[in-house]
Amino acid sequence: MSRFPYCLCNQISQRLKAHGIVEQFDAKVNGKIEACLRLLDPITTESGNEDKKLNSGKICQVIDQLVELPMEHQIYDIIDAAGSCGITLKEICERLGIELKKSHIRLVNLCYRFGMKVQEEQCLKSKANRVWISKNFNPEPEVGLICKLDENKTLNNVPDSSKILSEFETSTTSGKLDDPAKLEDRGVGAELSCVSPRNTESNFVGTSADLQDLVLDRRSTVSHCKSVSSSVEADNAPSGAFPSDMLKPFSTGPNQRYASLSLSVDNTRRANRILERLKDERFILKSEINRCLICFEKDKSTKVDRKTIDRILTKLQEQEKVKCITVHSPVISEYSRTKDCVVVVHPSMSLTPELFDEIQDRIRSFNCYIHSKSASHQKNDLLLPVMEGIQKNQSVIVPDGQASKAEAMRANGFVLAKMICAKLLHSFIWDCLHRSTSHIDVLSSKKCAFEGTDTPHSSSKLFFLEATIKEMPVELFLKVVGSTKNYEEMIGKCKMDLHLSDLPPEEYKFLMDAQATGRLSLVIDILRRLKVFLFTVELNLSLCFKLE
DNA sequence: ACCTCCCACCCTGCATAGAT
DNA sequence: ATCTATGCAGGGTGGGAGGT
Repeated sequence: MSRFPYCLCNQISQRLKAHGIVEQFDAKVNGKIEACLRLLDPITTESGNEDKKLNSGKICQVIDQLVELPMEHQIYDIIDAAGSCGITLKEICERLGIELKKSHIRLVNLCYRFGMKVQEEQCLKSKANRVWISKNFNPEPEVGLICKLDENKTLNNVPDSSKILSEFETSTTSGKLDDPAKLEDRGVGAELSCVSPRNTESNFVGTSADLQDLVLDRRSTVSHCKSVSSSVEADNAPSGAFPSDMLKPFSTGPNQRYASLSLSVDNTRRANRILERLKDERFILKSEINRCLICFEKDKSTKVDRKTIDRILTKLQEQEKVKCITVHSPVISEYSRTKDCVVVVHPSMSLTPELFDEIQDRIRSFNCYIHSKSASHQKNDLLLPVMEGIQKNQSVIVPDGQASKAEAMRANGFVLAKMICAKLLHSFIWDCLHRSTSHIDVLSSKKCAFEGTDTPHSSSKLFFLEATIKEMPVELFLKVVGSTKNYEEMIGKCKMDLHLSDLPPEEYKFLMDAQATGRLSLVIDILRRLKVFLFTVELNLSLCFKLE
């Protein structure tokens, strides 16, 4: 038998005292002073003028007070008193002084026997089940939208309490709520046996078709996982020409029991926002999602974590509502390196080179926006005019304190005009790939995947950028990238018709320092934006470009 | 009681832009 | 060249909840 809760005992005694049925007094019990209760005679406390009827009513009232209300009635009263706000199971347990863990089965059984509405909600770091009695329930529209379940599993529409119980039978695992045999007799046990316990959060009827089955049952989750991974390989995997990898679906790990867990209400709402945005835009950067959700939830005391977003995206991928791809982007300051960016696209979106180009432009402008924004915070400048569509380019030559260096570079032949540099570099690479010398064949490693097809890229050639740059003549390097090294020495190398690959490693490192790498990256980025290059990753994920 | 998972928070390292 | 501010990503941590 369970321990009678002290809190509940206190409540009852207070009630009895308030009604003048008992009084509290101190008595010596086993040598210790203890608070005791003394029963007052209800009849003798009343005036002798009262008629029998009144006395009879009072007696009934007293009996009502003396007879302890069933716990379930008290719970019902508490939920009823909570009105339209509802109350969490945790709060109920706190009020009654009972343990949530031990009473959970009893509570959920009760809620569904009385046809109450239960909704899971995120409370700080933990989840909580909030309950309403049906007449007080007024669902939040958005939540209603995103939590629709199969009609057959929608508790609101199922007056048959046996069915309701049968759903909870699965959630409580112990099967103590009702006789399982009865469920089998009614033929609902098999149907509902696959219902995830977390499905109980979603007993609302909504209208959104998009997220109808966001909450999955165990079987469907597993099957979706399989189908996602296979479709990724077969249908959605980008051809070698695309610089992307599909994000692998979330691994459920060794413990499958959590595989079926659905998203919480908060996360479902976040998923809804992502899907809404994806409707309007062809793709979204993961970083954008992060900022967007934080912006939406700025009223909340907590900020959505990136890993939470990862989980949401994984879930959406499992349900084939989105497709996550990793796009490798050239690092603006270092042409031979890439930075990965996860991009969310609609599953129906075909991954064309144009789309990747668009994504890379977005990544670039997003990074520009982020950093210019952070930089603007440092400045105290207030209202500056905004030039829409105009982006400030990196300055290659720092005028202050480096005039002499800039002069040295110009003396070595450095061309200030970026477009001229871009044209020079493009011409060089074009010549490289179309010459038939043996060392060039190594650069033009193989014909690109599009060759021979009827796509507009049929003349594309794949090449290793870093290797191609190393074949650059020193003279061209001095024009396009520039160097502050001694003019006479550089002229000597030019006259010898040396290439960068001919230089000793130390000298190459000196020429291709951080600044030079940045300047070269800038020129390469211009060519990429002009669609002259198509950035790609191929051949053991080496950094490659396609020359159009 | 223990384990696992979810979640938010924190720390660290890196990249970038602007100021000095 | 160095410093500062900002943002992002990866990894670690601890609290809470649910399952065994």
